[in-house]
Amino acid sequence: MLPESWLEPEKNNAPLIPQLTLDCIILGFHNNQLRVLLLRWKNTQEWSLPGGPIRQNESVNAAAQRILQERTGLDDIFLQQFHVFGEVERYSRAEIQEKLKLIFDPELWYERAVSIGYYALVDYSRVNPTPDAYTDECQWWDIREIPFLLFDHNHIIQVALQALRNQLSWQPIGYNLLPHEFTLPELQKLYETILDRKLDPRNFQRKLLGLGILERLPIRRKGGAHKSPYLYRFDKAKYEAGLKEGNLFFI
Amino acid sequence: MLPESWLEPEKNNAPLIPQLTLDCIILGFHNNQLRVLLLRWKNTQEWSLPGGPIRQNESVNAAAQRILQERTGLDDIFLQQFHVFGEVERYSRAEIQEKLKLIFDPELWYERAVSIGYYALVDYSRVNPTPDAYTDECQWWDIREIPFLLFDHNHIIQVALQALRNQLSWQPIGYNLLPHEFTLPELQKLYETILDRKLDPRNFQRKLLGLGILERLPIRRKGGAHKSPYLYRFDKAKYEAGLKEGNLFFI
DNA sequence: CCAAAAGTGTTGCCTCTACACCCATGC
DNA sequence: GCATGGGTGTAGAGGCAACACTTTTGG
Repeated sequence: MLPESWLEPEKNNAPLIPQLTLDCIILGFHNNQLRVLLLRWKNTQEWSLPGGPIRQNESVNAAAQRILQERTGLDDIFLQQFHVFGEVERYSRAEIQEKLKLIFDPELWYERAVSIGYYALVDYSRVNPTPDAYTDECQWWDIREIPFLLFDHNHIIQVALQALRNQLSWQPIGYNLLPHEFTLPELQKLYETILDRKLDPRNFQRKLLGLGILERLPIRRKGGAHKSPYLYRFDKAKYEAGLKEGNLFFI
Repeated sequence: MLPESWLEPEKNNAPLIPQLTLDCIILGFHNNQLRVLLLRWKNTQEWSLPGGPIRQNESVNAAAQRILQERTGLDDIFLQQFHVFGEVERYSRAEIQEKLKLIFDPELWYERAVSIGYYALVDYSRVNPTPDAYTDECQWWDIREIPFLLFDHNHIIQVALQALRNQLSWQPIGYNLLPHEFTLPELQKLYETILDRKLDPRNFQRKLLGLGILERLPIRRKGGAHKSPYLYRFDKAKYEAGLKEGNLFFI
């Protein structure tokens, strides 16, 4: 039975804040799919989000960065607090209780916890998915094919996606989800996936280029069996300046 | 020295979640001023936001409603989670430490806490400001004249106001901040105060009435020394339908 | 009668959307 | 050479901001 060791995690004796955890929705984009990183608990077929408790000597944001670093190998990731899940009985549905009993010792664990939800946007190609001490497997799942998860994690993912769609109006999130160099059709497909609707390519290009934060590179991407698209990258300085002034609307 | 009693609040023995608190920015609108409710600690001149710990048997949202009810006498208030303040050293600035030493016994209290920030929008005229067991006074302050507060509460207020301005684009917040019946000039002044800029009265009326959620009453407000304005009220059904469909933009 | 606030329409600009054809590439 | 996806311009509609005068009221 696992979570007792959360009380003293290996390799770090810093005590933990009790009854407070965080959950991370780590999102990547690959093959025109929005994907989320999930963990499979040891010796079970049960999946859940990465997450865990917060140490007394780290900020909540730092705890989220740490969990992300441990599961993906990446530092300095885009992270966004989006909601606090503070219901008293977050996992009281009978079918969840059944599953939890198989994994956890209720004595040790059935204490209420408040969880802070973060979503992270990462470059899929740079992630090295790594399970933790309690899980056998760490894997990407297409956001449309997520299985029934432990705890209230299916709900948490839905709330995160809604927050992400909202954020898309204020901030070009492709910056975080795509590799440094990408094509406009790739960026458009990312937007279409998140918003779950088709966009007109002419209008899309006009709008995105109009933000003035993309730089067209003097090369094209070869290798597709078709006309080769231009490569672009974000102009970091202009992107950040635009963010500060709140000029990067989309809708 | 006070906060030891937070460990067992009077009139309720439900145990508390340790190291987790919430802070409420309670906002009202009066005399063309946006005002926030602050508390003055017993036998001091030090002010802070209402807030406190969460009980084991209540949800975080319910705790916020409870705190609000206790300070204002109002039930069923518009409340919005807006940020989690999770730094390790939230009150480490020297000038704050000095003040805190005068009020609290450091032995009992200098434990780290994570705080969940809520803002509440209330009808000023219905509020009955009530101090709690640790404070002498509960009073409205003009948002532009807030004194130096305990803890990191000045910072929390700034973050709340920014979140409120964002929310204004998506949701007509006058619904919560004004009495049931109000005039369009009053509503406009509320918007001008929150956004901190002048708006054109013709454009403002067109836009707000265009949302289709206001109902003009067959009476005017008498008593001003000038032309009497029409009274309006929100059409609750249309307001809520519009919210669901996300049609109530402002910007 | 005067001062102060409330109420109201129009115009130009700019932004958004809708829409279709040619081009480049690898096979 | 052909199938596939990439790249591009224009026209119409709708929304937004700028703008000033008349009406009402109490004093």
